[in-house]
Amino acid sequence: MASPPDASRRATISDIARLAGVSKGAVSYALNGRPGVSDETRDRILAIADRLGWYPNRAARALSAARADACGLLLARPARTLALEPFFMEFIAGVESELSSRSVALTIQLVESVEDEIAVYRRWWGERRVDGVLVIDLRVGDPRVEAITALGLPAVVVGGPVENGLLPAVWHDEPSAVEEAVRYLAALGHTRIAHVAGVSEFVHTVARGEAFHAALRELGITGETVATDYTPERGARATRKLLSAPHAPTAIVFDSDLLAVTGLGVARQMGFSVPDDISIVSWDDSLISQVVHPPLTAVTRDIEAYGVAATRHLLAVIEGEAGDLETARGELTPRGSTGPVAHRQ
Amino acid sequence: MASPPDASRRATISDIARLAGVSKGAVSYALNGRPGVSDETRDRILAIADRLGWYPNRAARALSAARADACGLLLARPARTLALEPFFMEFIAGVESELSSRSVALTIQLVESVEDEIAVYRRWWGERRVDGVLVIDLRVGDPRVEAITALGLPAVVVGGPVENGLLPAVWHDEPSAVEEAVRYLAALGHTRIAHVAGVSEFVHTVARGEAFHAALRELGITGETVATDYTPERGARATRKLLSAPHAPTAIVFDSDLLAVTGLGVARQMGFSVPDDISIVSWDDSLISQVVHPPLTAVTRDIEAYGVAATRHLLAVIEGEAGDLETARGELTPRGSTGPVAHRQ
DNA sequence: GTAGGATACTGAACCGGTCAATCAACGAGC
DNA sequence: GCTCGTTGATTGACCGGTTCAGTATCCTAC
Repeated sequence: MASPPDASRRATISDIARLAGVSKGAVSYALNGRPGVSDETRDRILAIADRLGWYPNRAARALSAARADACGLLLARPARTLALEPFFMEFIAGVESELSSRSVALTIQLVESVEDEIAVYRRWWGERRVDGVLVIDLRVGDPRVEAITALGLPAVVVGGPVENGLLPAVWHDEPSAVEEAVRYLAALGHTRIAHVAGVSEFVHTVARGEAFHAALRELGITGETVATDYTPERGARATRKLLSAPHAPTAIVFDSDLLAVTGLGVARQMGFSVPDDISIVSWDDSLISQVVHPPLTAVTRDIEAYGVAATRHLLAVIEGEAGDLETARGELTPRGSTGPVAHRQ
Repeated sequence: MASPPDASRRATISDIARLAGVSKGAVSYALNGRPGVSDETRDRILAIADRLGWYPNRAARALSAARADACGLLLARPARTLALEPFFMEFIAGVESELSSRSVALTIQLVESVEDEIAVYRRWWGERRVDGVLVIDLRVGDPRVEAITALGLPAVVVGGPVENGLLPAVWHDEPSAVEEAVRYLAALGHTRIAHVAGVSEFVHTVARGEAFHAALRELGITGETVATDYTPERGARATRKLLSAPHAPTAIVFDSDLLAVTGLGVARQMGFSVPDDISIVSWDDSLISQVVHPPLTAVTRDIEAYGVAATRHLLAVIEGEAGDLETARGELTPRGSTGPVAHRQ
């Protein structure tokens, strides 16, 4: 068992070398499990290192290995939205579990805009603070892609293949899940279905929107997409507007669970009964969708696993690999917020 | 404007020195704004550094300065709970904004247990990966306090002064906010108030519980506290049990907004009307409490500012300061989930 | 008995900064 | 003309690891 290391001066390999009566180099070989030392010497060195409570100085190792042993994640959404979208924390949990098992650190920063984000990438890479980054919320014609490519910073884009294929990406099949949701609603008799979407600049928003309308066309159903900025305010307004229209939809698909819960609140406030008057489907499925009443029908996807997959891919990219990766698609989990369309409508 | 740096080989001060025709030392002085170089030379060096897109290698700087320029935050709750408690992301947002303005990085890791957490502290400090840490969810007789003290790792405990004063702490006055909530409910005529609490090992849970019962005693009201582990499952069970009792409470105070929203769902499912049959108060106030229907009466506190204060204090502690810091207390924000007690009760 | 090869280990350079010590050049003061 | 102090710059050690070239030692094979 390691004794508590001296707080004022932590042990270095030189200390170990002196105590073991060998050179720094030998200690380095021993501690890294590399050939070049006898078993007896190795054991002696390891015992001393353990006794001193030695840990490799990360800065020193990074300096000679030219490796930061850290990955970065920048979040360019307003703090309040971030806090409310369970997606991010679940995703981070996945990222983290994969990184920490390889003892790579995760460095996180919140930024205001895409421009700031690019500036931070530039700084991080210049400072060798990270070995690679995960890029989320890909936008149409995203300037980050070109900037990151120019820097030569290893990166994996989360959420949709990159248009020009400049950066490797990880995504999952959103269209088929959207289609599943729409087909389910159609089977319940709904013929007027609306879609309250997220930020329209995001690639995954566009993909879902297109898939939504493609599914509608195929089924001969009408419907519209309303864009929001993911905030509850805009989500509430969109829902209110939809439900106030002359031919109000009988079902609404929301792009996030926060939007869906907000929509549920608005519907209730307006006197609509869920699911009798209006059916609600949430895209993301977190516990929030399950604790409200009625619990929300949702497209369930394993976000943590998504984070794990993205991270694993990033580590491979840092090692020099390339290419895209598609993960498992989401699946519809029917719950109490969807039901057959009411006859009186 | 800096041109894109060469991806394969990033500039170092040696490169700059060569181009400027001066020594490494002179470049270092110039780039750090220290005396020892003439203004002309300084300008020339800065121009070259800018042209090369130079950033200081963090590892090199950390190695000689014995400073990591990073702070750490460990989260020892299950990923699913973390994702759902807006508290964490808001707190992180505050931490982050304070750190990034001083260009200090935030390193985050998720751990399974307090033992793992201590092990990571040991490793981080041994590796010089962080200059200090923020410790959250302080427990009664928390083993982390002693471990961190033994390591000599600078730390700030978030949420309550540490029993033996071993570590500096940041907290806010929870009792007075609890009292405010109870008094408000009492004024509305409630005489049976329950409290669905969080993890009973947490110091802030204990503090709230004590304040709750003190307030009840003072007002001559009866009530009980039910502990949970912050999960919706346990929260739902606690609410169900309370509402099924012969003399069910007419008001419930929940320790987190997730618990409160869950409780709202349970009440509704059981046919209780909110606030006519049962009033609900949420401790934390995030957008979740506002988007459900009815919106929840909540104790509002600026969590982001809390994160900012904690971080500022941590940076001071790293610089050698000590002492505790109390921040602003929360305030009750009445909304639709609380009302006068029904006469039929 | 010796050449050849593996094994165990040393010494020193190197990664990219910081910083104390040193030094040259120059102007001021006497 | 000489000393002294200041300014501007250099030199080299150092932080704590990694890694490579080189060396001493021992074992094996012929």
